[in-house]
Amino acid sequence: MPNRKVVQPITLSVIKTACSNCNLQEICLPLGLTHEEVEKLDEMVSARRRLKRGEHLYRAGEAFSAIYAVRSGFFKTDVLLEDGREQVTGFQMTGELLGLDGISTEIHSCNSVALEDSEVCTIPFSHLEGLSREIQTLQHHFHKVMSREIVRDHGVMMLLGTMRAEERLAAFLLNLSQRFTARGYSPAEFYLRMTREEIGSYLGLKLETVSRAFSRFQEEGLIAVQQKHVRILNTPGLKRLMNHHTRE
Amino acid sequence: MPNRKVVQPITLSVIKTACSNCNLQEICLPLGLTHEEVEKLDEMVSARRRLKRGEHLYRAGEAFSAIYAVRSGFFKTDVLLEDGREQVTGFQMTGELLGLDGISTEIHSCNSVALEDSEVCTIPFSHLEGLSREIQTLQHHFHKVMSREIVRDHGVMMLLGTMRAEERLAAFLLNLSQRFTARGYSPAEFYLRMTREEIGSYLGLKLETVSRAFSRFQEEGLIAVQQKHVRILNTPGLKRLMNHHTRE
DNA sequence: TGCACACGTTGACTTGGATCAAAGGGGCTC
DNA sequence: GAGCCCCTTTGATCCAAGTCAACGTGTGCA
Repeated sequence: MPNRKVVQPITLSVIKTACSNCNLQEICLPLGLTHEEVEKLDEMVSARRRLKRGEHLYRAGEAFSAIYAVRSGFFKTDVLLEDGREQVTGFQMTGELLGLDGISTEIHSCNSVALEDSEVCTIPFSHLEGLSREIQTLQHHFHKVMSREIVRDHGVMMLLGTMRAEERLAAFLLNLSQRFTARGYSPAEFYLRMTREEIGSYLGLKLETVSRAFSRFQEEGLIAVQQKHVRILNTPGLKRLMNHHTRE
Repeated sequence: MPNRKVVQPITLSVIKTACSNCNLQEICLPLGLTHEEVEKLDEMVSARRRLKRGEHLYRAGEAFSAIYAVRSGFFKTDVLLEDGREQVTGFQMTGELLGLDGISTEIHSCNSVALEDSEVCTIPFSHLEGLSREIQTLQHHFHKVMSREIVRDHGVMMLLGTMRAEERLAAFLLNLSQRFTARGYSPAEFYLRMTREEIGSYLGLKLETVSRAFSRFQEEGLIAVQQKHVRILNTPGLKRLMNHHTRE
């Protein structure tokens, strides 16, 4: 599946989104709100937007005005250096928020790209702040989401700063597994939506190194991989690999 | 100066802090607030706390209840892996906030250590959320601060994921310089408050590599270093080193 | 249906930074 | 103000991951 060129202009669906009918309430912004409060959220979440695989949700440098909740699909965010080097800063799945990077300067500081055909809910940020001033639970939950992002980033820094290639990949697979589980999917079997190069960029490795690590895991019976299809065969083994520094 | 053992119990000063008298208003939480609003902040910022060099402000695993603004001094935050590996996740100076990591789970996820004798203002988080619901400017500024932390973390991920040792050190020195400048200090001359090992941990390098990179910069006339004293002699040179990948 | 072409795997070789080791310098502490 | 300990520097060697290259493979479009 090659990256398609954008086939049609960005389609801003006018279909009203309704958090109150959404099956992602338990992992998305409405978490912990009463029924009445969720209905207030409904008014705020202005529209859904569909994106084709390869399409940008936003780009670094664009004005920030809203955050987005992934309704379906899969995204990556990345930052670019002038000389062309790319760092993938995260992969986002259903129920996760995108665009938090734009709040600080009101200009997006990274790119957000759909890795498969996807749909997001647009949440105008000024509305979110307004409603947060009314609904304490929403305010607190939003703060938790931002803080969770900071904690996640620290985890990635730990990974990039101290772990060896195979530890990094093990951590990555376990993290995906755990997030799929939270969404009701199999913890042990899933399709990767990103290329080896994107995984490598996220993990601070070259694609060849990622590929070799996959092969090694397979040889050792930890996983079964075929292209983008991954089956985890030995979760404890992967965990052990992640935490026990072989040297010293 | 060896790390002193804690000589005396934690001293919770009862001296009332007053944002309205503080010369850090322009870079700290009160940014953009009216005089009346800053006085409301005064009531909230409950107390200052003094820390000796080497003392922990909080530790991973402890209950979270407040965030802290650095009033004077210098801090590092770090995360530890079970096997003892450490990653320094940041260095905080005057006017910067500490403790944002604790919001998500209400348990701190990292350690915060004073790298010199320091003083912080304690801001009970529930009070901050309360006042944020009243004062829109404060709410928005707080969101910006959290978002800025996320953007900063992405920058570190880029550094750890794609840069070579000397690029990392150059980026680090330029970042310090810029932050000292924002605080009215010399952009070109400063004392490092952290060891080579701590710099290395932050940059994903070993202390020997950091030391060698310092020596190399000195040979090339980019900086003058003696122990913890650094003078930047050629800022554009450092910037060039940071952005222009030598290979390909 | 078949043919590109992007993606993935594997092998051979190189290299930047880690590791190991040893010696010098500064500033607390006694 | 002497001594010690930690921090830093520098050198020699090693190795994990990067680089370069060539060959499979699957899938989306003509």
